[in-house]
Amino acid sequence: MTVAKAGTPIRVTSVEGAVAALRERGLRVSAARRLVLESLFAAEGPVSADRIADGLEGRLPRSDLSSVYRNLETLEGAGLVRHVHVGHGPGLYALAGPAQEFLVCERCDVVIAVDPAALEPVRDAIRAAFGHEARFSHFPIVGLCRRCAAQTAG
Amino acid sequence: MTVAKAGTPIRVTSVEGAVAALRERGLRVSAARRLVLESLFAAEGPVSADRIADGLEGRLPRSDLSSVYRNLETLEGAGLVRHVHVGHGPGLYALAGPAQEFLVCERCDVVIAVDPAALEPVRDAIRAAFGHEARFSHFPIVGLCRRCAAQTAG
DNA sequence: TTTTTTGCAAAACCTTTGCAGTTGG
DNA sequence: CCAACTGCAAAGGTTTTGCAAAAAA
Repeated sequence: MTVAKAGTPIRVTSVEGAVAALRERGLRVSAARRLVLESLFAAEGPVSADRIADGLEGRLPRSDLSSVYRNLETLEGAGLVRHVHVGHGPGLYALAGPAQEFLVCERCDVVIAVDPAALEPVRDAIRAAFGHEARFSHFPIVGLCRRCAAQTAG
Repeated sequence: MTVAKAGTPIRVTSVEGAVAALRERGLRVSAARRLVLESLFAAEGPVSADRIADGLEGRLPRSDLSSVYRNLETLEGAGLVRHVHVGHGPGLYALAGPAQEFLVCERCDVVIAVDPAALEPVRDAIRAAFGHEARFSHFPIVGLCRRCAAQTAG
């Protein structure tokens, strides 16, 4: 599958906390790197590299797209960031944390982050039927969200 | 999510059957289109457009990549073909049929097609926990297959 | 100073599109 | 005959890479 290997997830609750974690690992804290972290904290949910480079539509300073990608990769390696693939669009990045598994609605595009523990029964059902150990952190569960499913039914 | 809308899935069991289905819909049967169908029947599992254009590494005549994409789109619209996204690679195409949901191993890349009925308990668990109506036909369940999970454990 | 990181430009990769010519029905 | 389809070439969107200049430690 060739998915970039992410470090063991680290939960940070502020930009300064993330910065400390970076320094602990011997990684430097440049303006561009700090900006990526600020964007991830400022964003409401998973965001694309492009939107980060845009400074979240100008709310933050813009930065170079290739540096954003490189920093996201570094941060992911450090365990501070994860990315998910949603539909046919670009990958979306978010801070690693407790809510690191995702449901996506293919109708309205909503991305619902859920506690992995809540998915345990689902994993159990998959394990029982196929022996497959499912991870939903990188490729989410796609389908219709509660709202859209209700609309369809009604 | 903007996923190309596929027609109601049609199960065909031979190239000639597929050709008949195409004619029924007023679609033409060109050499290039027939070749795409032949590749899908000849392939052991889901294949990329690129591999089809290659003639499955030369086993079949090569064809133009853009025509392959256009034909796959047409065939998908006719309900004869489906595509899945596996990992970071290109989309993979397969004949529509009863086994149209997929498990993917992120370690060894194996794609396991399963009967949707077998996934019903899984869908039930998801529905119960989140109200989300999961479809695994377009984005598969990613994780470790039985073999790789066993290796990891042992 | 030394190594990491940046910004820019260019390329790579997958997919789509425009268009003039060919072909299937 | 005429609409559908082809092949080629070019572009589109996302991500990666090379490299010299800048900045962090």
